[in-house]
Amino acid sequence: MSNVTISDVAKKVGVSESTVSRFLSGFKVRNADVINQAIKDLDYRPNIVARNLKSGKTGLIAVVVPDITNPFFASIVRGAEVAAGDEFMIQLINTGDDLDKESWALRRMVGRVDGMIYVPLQENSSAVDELDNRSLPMVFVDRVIEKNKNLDSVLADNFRGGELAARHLVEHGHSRIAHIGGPISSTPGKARARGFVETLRALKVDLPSQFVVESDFTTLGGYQATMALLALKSRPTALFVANNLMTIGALKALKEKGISVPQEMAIIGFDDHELSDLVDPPLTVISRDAHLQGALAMQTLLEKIRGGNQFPPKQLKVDVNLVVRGSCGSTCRYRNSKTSEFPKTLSASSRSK
Amino acid sequence: MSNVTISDVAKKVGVSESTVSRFLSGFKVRNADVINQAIKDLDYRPNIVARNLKSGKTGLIAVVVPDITNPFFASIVRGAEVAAGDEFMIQLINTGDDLDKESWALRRMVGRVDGMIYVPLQENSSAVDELDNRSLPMVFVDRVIEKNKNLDSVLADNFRGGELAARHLVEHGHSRIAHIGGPISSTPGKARARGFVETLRALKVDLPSQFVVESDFTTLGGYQATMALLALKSRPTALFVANNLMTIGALKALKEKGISVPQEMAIIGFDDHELSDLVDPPLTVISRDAHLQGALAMQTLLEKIRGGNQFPPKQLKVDVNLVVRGSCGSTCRYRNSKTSEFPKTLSASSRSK
DNA sequence: TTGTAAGCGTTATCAG
DNA sequence: CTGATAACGCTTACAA
Repeated sequence: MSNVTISDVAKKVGVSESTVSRFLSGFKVRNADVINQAIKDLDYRPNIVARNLKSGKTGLIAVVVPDITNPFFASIVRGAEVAAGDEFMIQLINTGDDLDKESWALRRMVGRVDGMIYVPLQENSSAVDELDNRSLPMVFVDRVIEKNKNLDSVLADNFRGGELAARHLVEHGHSRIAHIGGPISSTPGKARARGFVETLRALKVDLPSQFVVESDFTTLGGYQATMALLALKSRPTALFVANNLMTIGALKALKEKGISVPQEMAIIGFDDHELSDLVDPPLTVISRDAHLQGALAMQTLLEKIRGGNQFPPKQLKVDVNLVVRGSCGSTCRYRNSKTSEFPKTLSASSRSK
Repeated sequence: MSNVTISDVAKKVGVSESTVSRFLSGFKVRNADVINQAIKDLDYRPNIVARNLKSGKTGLIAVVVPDITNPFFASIVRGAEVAAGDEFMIQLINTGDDLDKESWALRRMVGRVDGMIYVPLQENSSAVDELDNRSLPMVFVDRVIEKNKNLDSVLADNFRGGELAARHLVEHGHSRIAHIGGPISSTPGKARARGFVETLRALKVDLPSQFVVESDFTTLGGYQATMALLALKSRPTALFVANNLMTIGALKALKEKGISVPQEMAIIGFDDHELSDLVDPPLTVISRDAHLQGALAMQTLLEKIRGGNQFPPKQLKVDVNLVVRGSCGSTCRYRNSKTSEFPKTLSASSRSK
C-alpha cells in the first residue's frame, strides 16, 4: 500500500490537510492544480480503510450462498454484482451446506460489510437471530428463514413451478408421476413439492406416498433417489426433479439402468442450463431468471441501505416458465418459442407479491 | 453496526481501554472474567475497520475472474476460498471480458485488499503496470500477462493438453483435424494451440491453415467457428475445441446441422463438466483440477503475504488428463478408470515447473 | 499487570 | 476559502 498520506501532499504544497481533503471531495480550493500535481507526483492514493473508519461504511456487500459452483448460484452472484454498480463490491461466502460455517459467517459479517444478500440453508434456522437486524441490512434470495420471512426477499414462484411441471406431465398422459424434492426444510424444496402435490390432487391424479422422495439438492442425492424409485415394484412413468443437480443425478441413474427417456421414463427438471438441450434427450425444465433474482436482491438491498430502513420490507417473486424440449416426449409444436439458442435480452419480468 | 466501543466496556468495568484491548488480544489481565462479562452484557463487538486501520491489513483477498458463471472459474474461486481458511475472506470481481473494467478493478483493489488472485484477460495487457508490485501481492491463475510472467502463477499444462488431444484424435485414425482455439492473446489459447499444432507436425499430420480457427472462448464463438469449418469445401473429420463454452457452441452447431458425432465428426473438448457424460454422445475432454488450481494460488499468495516477498516467485502447473468418453468414437477399453461417477477425493497432483 | 498517550489516515466542525 | 483541532475505534510503546 502506498504509504504516502494526505499529510505528505499537504506539506509538499504548503497547505493544510483539510484543504487537500476538500480538494479530494470536489470542493473548490485555491491551489487546485498545484495539489493535483502534487498528488500525481507523490502517487498519493487515499487510504480507504481510514475513510471507512470515519464514514462507518465499508463499500462491501456480503453475498452468502451454499455453493458458487452451482451455476444457479453463480448467476445470482453475477446479477447482484452487476446491480451493485461502482459503489459496492462483493464479498463472497460459500456456506457449503454446513450450518456451522453459515452461522459463523453471518456473525462475522457484522461490521465488515454494509449489507448482505443471503441464501439460507434451512427455513428453520436461527442463524439470523444472533445478528440484530438493525445492524446489518439483509435480503434473502431464493430461500428464506421461516421466522424471518417478513424481511425482504426475492424468491422464485416455486409453487407455480411445481404446478407447471405436474400439469405438463399429466398433459402428456402420465398418471404415475414421482417427485424428487429438495429438503422439505428449504423454501424451494417445500414450495415446489407443494405445487406439484396440490396440482396432482386438483387434477385427480393418484399420488402414492412412495412417489414423493425428499432428497438434498445434490447430484448424488438425485441419483440415489432415482435408484430407489426404480427399485419400486410398480415404477412411476414420469419424474419431476426439483433442482438442477438432482436432475443430473437422476439422468445418470436412468442412463446406468438403461432406462430410455422419455419412452420408459419422462423427466422434467428445475433450472435450466446451457447444456440442457444437448443432453440425450434434450431436457425439459422449469426455469427462472437467476441473474434477475440476484439483481433485484441487490437493488432492494441498496434501497434499504440508502433509504435507512424507512421502507417496509418487500417480498418479490420472479416468474418461472416451462421450457419444453424432448425429455417428456413433447413434439415440436410444444416447443417454447422464447427459447432461442442465443438469447439476446433478458426477460426482466417480476412481480411484487 | 454495534456502536458500543472498547471504551464503553472499559468504563463499565472500571479499567482502561488498554486493559480491555489486552484481554481481547489474549493477554493475562486481572479482571479477565469481569471484562468478559461486561463484553457479553454490552454485546460488544470489536470494530474491524478500526483494527484494520491500525494494522494496515484488511483480511480480504481479491479474486478477479472473467466470469463466475463459467463453472471452471467458479471452481477456482471455491478452491481459493477453501484454502484461505478463517483468516482471509474473498472479494469477488468479474471482469466480464471487459478490459476497461479489468484495469479499473485492479487499480481499485490497492489498499482495499491484502492480496489478489488474478485471471487476466489478455497476455499483452498492461493492467498490472499501474499497480506497483510491492504494494499488492499477486498470483496469476490459469492465465498470465506476458511481461509479468516471472511473477507467481498457477497454470494448467496447456501445451500437454493440446498434445493429448491431438494424439487421441490421430490414434483414432483422423488425419483431417481442426482446432477451434481461444484468443491467441491469452495464455491457454496460445499454449493449447501450440501443443496441438506441434504435435500434429511431429506426427506428420497435415494441417491446412483454415483448420486452425481463433475464437474467443464463448459459446457463440464456438458455434460460429464450427459453422465456418462446416462450410469449408473439404471439411475436417475431427475437432479439438479449446474450452468448455466453445465446445458447447460447437455441439449446438453440429446438432443444428445434423452432423452425427462421432461418425461424421469426432470432437474433443477442454475442461470437464458434470453434464459432459450425459450429452449425446458423452463428451471426451481434456480436464484438469480447477479447484486445486485455485487452492494452490491461494496457498502461494498467503505464503507471499506472510513471508513478505522473501521467497522468489514460483510458477506452478497442474496436470491435465484425458477423459475418454464417446465423442471421439472410443470404445470402452479406452475408458479412463479414474473417472468415476462420484469421485471421493481430489487428485492433488501438481508440479513445480 | 496496568494506565497514559500517541498514532493509524481521513473527514467534519468551527473559527477565522 | 482556509487551517487548526477533534474525532472515528483500536493497538502499542512507554512509564509506572
